[in-house]
Amino acid sequence: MPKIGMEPVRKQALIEACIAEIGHAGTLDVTVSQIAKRAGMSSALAHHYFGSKEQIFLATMRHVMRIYGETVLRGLKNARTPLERIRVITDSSFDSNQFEREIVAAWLNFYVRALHSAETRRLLNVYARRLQTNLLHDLRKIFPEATAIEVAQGIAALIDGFYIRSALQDQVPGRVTIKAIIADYLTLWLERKARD
Amino acid sequence: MPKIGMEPVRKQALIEACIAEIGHAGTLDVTVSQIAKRAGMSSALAHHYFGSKEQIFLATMRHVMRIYGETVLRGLKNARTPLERIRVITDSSFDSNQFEREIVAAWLNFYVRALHSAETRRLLNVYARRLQTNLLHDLRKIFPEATAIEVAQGIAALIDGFYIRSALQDQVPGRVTIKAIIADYLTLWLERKARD
Amino acid sequence: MPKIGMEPVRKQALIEACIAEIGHAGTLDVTVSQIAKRAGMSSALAHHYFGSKEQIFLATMRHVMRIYGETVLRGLKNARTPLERIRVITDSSFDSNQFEREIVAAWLNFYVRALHSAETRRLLNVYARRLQTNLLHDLRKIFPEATAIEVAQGIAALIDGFYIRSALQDQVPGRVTIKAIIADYLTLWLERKARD
Amino acid sequence: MPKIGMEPVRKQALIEACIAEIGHAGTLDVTVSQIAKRAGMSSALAHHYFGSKEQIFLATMRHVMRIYGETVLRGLKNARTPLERIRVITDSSFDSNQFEREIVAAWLNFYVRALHSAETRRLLNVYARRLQTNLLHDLRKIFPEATAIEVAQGIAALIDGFYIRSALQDQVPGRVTIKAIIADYLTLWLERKARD
DNA sequence: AATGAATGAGCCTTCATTCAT
DNA sequence: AATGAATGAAGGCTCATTCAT
Repeated sequence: MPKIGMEPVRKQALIEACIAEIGHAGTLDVTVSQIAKRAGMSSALAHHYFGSKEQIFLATMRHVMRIYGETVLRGLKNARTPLERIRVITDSSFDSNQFEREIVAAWLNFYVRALHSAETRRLLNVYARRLQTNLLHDLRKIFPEATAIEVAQGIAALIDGFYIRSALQDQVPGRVTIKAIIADYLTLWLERKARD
Repeated sequence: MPKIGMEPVRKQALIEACIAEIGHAGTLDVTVSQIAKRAGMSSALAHHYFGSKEQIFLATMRHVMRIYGETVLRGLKNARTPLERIRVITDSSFDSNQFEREIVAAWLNFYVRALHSAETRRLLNVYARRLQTNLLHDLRKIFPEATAIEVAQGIAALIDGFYIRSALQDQVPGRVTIKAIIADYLTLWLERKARD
Repeated sequence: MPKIGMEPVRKQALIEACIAEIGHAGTLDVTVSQIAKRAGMSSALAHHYFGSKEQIFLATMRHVMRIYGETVLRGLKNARTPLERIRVITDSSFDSNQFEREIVAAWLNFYVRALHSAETRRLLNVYARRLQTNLLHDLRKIFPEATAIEVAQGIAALIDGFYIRSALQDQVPGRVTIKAIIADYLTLWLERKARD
Repeated sequence: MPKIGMEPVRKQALIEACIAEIGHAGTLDVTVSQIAKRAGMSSALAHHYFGSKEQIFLATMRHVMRIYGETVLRGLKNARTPLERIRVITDSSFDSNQFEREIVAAWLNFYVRALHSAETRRLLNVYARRLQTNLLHDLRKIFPEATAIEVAQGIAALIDGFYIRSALQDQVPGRVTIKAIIADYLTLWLERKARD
């Protein structure tokens, strides 16, 4: 059999190897050779398929974001009420598959990379805006516009904040507690609303 | 002019140049030569005083953390009640001097660096624990222990979350609004407490 | 021209260039760049094949020792009696190919390098022990054990002594005379034995 | 008291520190700073007194040679017969003070340095010629000219050979045995002479 | 007499990228 | 499709040496 249509296979292998290497090193300071080696090919081939290291990173980032997106979508399948949908969104970031050491390292590094890579920044904002849109969509059904916006911002900040703290610091609560604290945030707003 | 006692002067200059370069590049991928040049000296002298690039980074990080610490302390001077003190702590991270592009870049990069640098991680945790301790100290005067802990965690996450989002994403509220949202978080808890 | 299987070619070229450079400089203070340049390649390629300067030196030393070993073996082919064999061994160090300026410089420098490089020392001792074993093997057929050992030690010292003196000092006899003096040393012992 | 006439004191301290550092490192790859530090002064002062690293090495070498020369002279004081004198000369190289690790390292390194340093070579030859002259002077009283020359060469080679082997190789006899082997060499010649 | 300050030059090593096969 | 071969460019670090005080 001719070795045809290898491109998607090779690319996928490189992306996964890239995540693995970033997770292993904790940095984006990984060499193309390391990535290619882990993916079982020469670095020359990696360049052949991706053109440059930059492109490997970008593809990897898109991959990481897609996985996250799919996690959210899967959860939303079973959510009926706005509250349930919000809960799914907030919980997704703390699902086990998003909490693997490698994925966490990838996320954090890509976050910071956005500081100097315009394209990375653009990708990041696509994801951020979608998260925000989703949240707002449901919050608007519960709260007045201004409140909905504030809560959406608060929730997004809590998610990012806990995510980064979990990765880097001691004395941070576990996934279950984190989810509870974020859920509580929403509850507090609901309580205020009920009181008014 | 006598050229004596230059060590502290040079070190300070290097630290500031390091912050500037990180801010400029948006990465820790800055060369010792760049830093030294900006500080007005040869890279050899930089090594003479700090021994290695790693040490320059570490000293810079300590400097950034000290500045933050001083900002908090300065604010606490005029705070009387626990609530005022908490407000000072939460606001400090969003003071103008902590929001300069360069300082933000430094913070974010050092955060991620903690993923693979044990010493960076240690330093970061010292700062994180101090923040937590301060918050808890005051929250305990207002809330029962369990609640105090949850609120402290929530506030810390909000701070980190907003900080990182401000740096990297569009559509994030300004400093004033952020402070308000965080303040609101505390208010929500106070309201619940008043209701019980 | 296919450019495949270059590794052994390149390595060999580097080893020879290394010998040449050491001979030219008279020191091990030669740069990888110099060696690589003389071998007709970039220093990066030299590192690609050898990994480090240390490894280039070690490979070069093994090469020099192998050449010496082959010189001895070639000579032993035609030696029948123990005396002939001993003569071959003592003469080999003063064969023309071991007396080229470059080879001499390499030997001397590697000798001294053994003072602080454990691996160099190990290699050197492998060679020294083999020489000693060979000598003893034949001397035992002529002399009683104790005498054989003393003569072997004496011969080895004479070889090293004359070799180093030839390289560094004026007023040292030529190769032919040196061989004669060493041969005489053995003759003196034979005479004493005959007299007893 | 004014700090006057420090020059000889400082120079002496540097020379001894140089020997110590060479012994410690096993190489001439020692820095001026290391030497100066061990001598209790700044590297700038070392340059002030010696002008260059090269000069420090040269002075150190002269010092090492002077020590050796004094050892020989001291021994010759009590030697009456030519044979006794020869014995003193051959033994001196294996006296305990010439066998300290540091002194050995210095000798070997300076030997090799002669390969590319003309001045080092010159110094070395002064010492070698003096040794040869002394030996010959006494050997001529015992042997005919041609024999005297051969024996002198042989003895000199044995001395150098054993000295270098002792420093670098395992399985080399101790000082006492070495002296005996060299003495034996002379005895063998005396026996042949007696037989003729 | 003595030294901290300062640097230019250089070395080993790494790496993304290209090319010929 | 795939890779070994190859390199230019750069970076961290060292060090002998000089200079001002």
